[in-house]
Amino acid sequence: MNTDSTPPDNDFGQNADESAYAQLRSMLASGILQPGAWLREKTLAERIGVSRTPIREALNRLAAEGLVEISRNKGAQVVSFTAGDIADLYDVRAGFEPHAALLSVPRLTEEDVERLGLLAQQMEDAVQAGRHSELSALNGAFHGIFVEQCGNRHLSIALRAILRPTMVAHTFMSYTPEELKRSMQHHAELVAAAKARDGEWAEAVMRVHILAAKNAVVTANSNP
Amino acid sequence: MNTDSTPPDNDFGQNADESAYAQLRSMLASGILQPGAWLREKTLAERIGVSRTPIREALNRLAAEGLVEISRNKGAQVVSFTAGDIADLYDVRAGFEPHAALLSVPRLTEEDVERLGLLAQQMEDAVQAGRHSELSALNGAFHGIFVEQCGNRHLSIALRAILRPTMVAHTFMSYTPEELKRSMQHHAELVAAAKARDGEWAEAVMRVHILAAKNAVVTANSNP
DNA sequence: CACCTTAATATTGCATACAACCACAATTTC
DNA sequence: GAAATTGTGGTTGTATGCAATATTAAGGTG
Repeated sequence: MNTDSTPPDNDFGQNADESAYAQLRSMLASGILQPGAWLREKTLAERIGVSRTPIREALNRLAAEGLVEISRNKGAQVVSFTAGDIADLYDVRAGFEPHAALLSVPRLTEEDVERLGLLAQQMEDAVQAGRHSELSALNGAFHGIFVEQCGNRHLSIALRAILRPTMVAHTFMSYTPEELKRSMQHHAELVAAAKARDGEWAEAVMRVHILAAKNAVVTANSNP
Repeated sequence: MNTDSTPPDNDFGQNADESAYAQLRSMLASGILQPGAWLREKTLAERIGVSRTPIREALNRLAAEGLVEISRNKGAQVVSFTAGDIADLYDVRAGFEPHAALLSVPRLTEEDVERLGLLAQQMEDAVQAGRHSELSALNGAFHGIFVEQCGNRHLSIALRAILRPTMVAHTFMSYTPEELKRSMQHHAELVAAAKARDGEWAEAVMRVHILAAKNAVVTANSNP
């Protein structure tokens, strides 16, 4: 029943539900859907090639995750953060993400470390090639590894909630070349700390990384 | 279309959607739905007096909030935490929640403080009357005030995610009378600190409160 | 008797139809 | 001419039907 207009655009998942969620999320991360933009159920359904039902489920999920906002009978729109919101975001991350790094690094598997290295490299490549819109998703995956492996289920949940908004804030867009370079160096150093299985080192680097990021974003937004 | 079997059981919200969510959540908080229990869409739909659609939306929302777990093609069940999970939960709360108290207390309105006092009183009354099943919801509302008013949107979101599981863990059930009394005293002292608009005091009491709660829950689960 | 196969049943996944609602514009009324 | 009102197009909210999948039970086979 969905084989008419387009061959199901491209399949992120096998189920309509997962597919809708994955594609919407990817659109949010890449910036195709700008903050404040309306997300019309019918439009999205046609674009993704499923009915409105899985779209609604995906939107609800994204709303629960804080990536979109739903107004009753009006629809969903991409969240848009104020500069203050984003500063707050980094405050919370500075408080808790280093701790997650401390906990997770000794627990990382070989594959985790390998994946961290790969992601860091991919971000580096994206910067070189000027494909900055890819950075949000890659960075989310990178930090996600520390968050997921910290061994405290609830800390993971809380940090996941904190990390997700960065995906739609497109913070990298406002970095200067120098700040970008510094951020990439931090990633490389986090990989090194992970390779060395040195949790304290990772914790320290993570704190530096986040405070530097906060500065980059705050200064960019305060003097336009 | 729902006026046949029962006069809509009792209306928590005006919309089917909100109503389903509110009622399910209330059932979870009160313990009517035990951890591990299956949540059948059809059964719930009939019980609440709406169709399966709003039930599904509510279940998805609850799943995103971590109160139920959905297995594809199998259905949803109430989350059940291990003793270790619950200990982890209190570790995270001990880290985050005192800070939220510090931030929120100076920002509380008169009504907020009044409401805190009322909730503390209601919990006291519930303890006296032995209606322990009501405590989870009341306690969630009490702590929720500090969380919501902390002024940092993202800290609120993260703490909301942390606070919710306590609602289904029914931790008060395992408190000794002495521990219950102590917990109630902490609540009263939090109200006092809020009245005095002393954030640091509230922060300190909150830390005490959570660490004591952790001890109560951990010792109860470790020697059965 | 144990084990595999197969049929029946229950439950979820998804699509679709219709109703309720909102926003905005054209029209009427003062 | 301004304000209130009604109409209309579009969007979301909810119910329902059918298809797909999992679970259970029964039956057959080694």
